Amino acid sequence: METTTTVSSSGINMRPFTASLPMALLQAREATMRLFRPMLAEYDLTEQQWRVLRALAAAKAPISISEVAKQTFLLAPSLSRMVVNLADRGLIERSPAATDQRKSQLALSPAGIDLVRTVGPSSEAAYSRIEDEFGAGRLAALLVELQDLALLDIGAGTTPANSAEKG
Amino acid sequence: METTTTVSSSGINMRPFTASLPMALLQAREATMRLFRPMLAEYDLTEQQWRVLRALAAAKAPISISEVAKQTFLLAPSLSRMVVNLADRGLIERSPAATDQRKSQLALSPAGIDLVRTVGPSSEAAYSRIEDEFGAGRLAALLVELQDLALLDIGAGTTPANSAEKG
DNA sequence: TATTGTTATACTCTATAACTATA
DNA sequence: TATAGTTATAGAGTATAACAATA
Repeated sequence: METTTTVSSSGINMRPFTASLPMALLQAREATMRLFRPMLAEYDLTEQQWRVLRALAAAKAPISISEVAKQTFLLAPSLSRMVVNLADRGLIERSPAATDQRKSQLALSPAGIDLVRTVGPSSEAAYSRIEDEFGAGRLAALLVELQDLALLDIGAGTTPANSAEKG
Repeated sequence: METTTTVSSSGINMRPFTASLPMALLQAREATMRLFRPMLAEYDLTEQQWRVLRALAAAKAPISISEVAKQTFLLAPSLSRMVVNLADRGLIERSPAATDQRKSQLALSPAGIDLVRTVGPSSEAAYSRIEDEFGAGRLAALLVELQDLALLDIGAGTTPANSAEKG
């Protein structure tokens, strides 16, 4: 298959900017986050904090900080401070792990569960809108493709492992 | 079509964390950026700076700062400082717009063109790896779906318009 | 010695508002 | 009055290293 490229005024022969995969992923994420952001702002949650709450809500049992870091793509130092913040706000609870004194186990507090339950319906409503406009089948298929792409995990030597959204 | 949900230990009935569209987009972006990041680090470029250079490389003529902001999903204050930085490094050039004294026109400098030309092949090599592993046809189809999703642009009332990647 | 998590530090980017200068 | 861009300011997150406690 031939790769489409364009030649700009600078004479650079390269994949068009808009056809760049990272750019397309960014744009798509931007478009969808526009629907979710007002909801999070209403509850004074950053996207990152929401990811932590979501990970805990999905967990079948309390999970360690490092496990949350892996699932949410957050670095340990960032997460460490978020955990303090969320615990201070009474949204999560931490307890020492029985088996390993170094580990903390994290779980949603009752207030955290309430919050996720409150935000949940708005989140699902946003999904419904996307499904209506984009097509539920297409959306489901897209999710499969995205998950497959993420699974490629083509080792890239140097792996900062993070920074999906710094700026 | 029925929506799959899971009930976690907290009893919250919600779309599984991994099946969340923003999360899937983030994971996919993370996976692909792992391939590109070492390349950018080598030239002391942040992802945002690279987006600016790419936008300028793709432009057929010098474009205004606000146009770059729109294309790169960067806010004016962030971009304003980046422009100073990139100009100081001699990678871009700014000139007053002939028609409107308020506007600056941005373009790659010869050094900037060189840089993009140098990085370009590594970038294309990364693409080739993705195409090989994921399938060129699948990748092309995925790009179309992502672009369509981004175009939905379902108005969401409050629109901070940005922050796709703060943290 | 290795691992879990915290603290320290520097930096980048987001986000809002206030400001300058053009239009 | 509105627009283009800058500056000011506050705050969140990234990233690396150094550290403490535990394994």
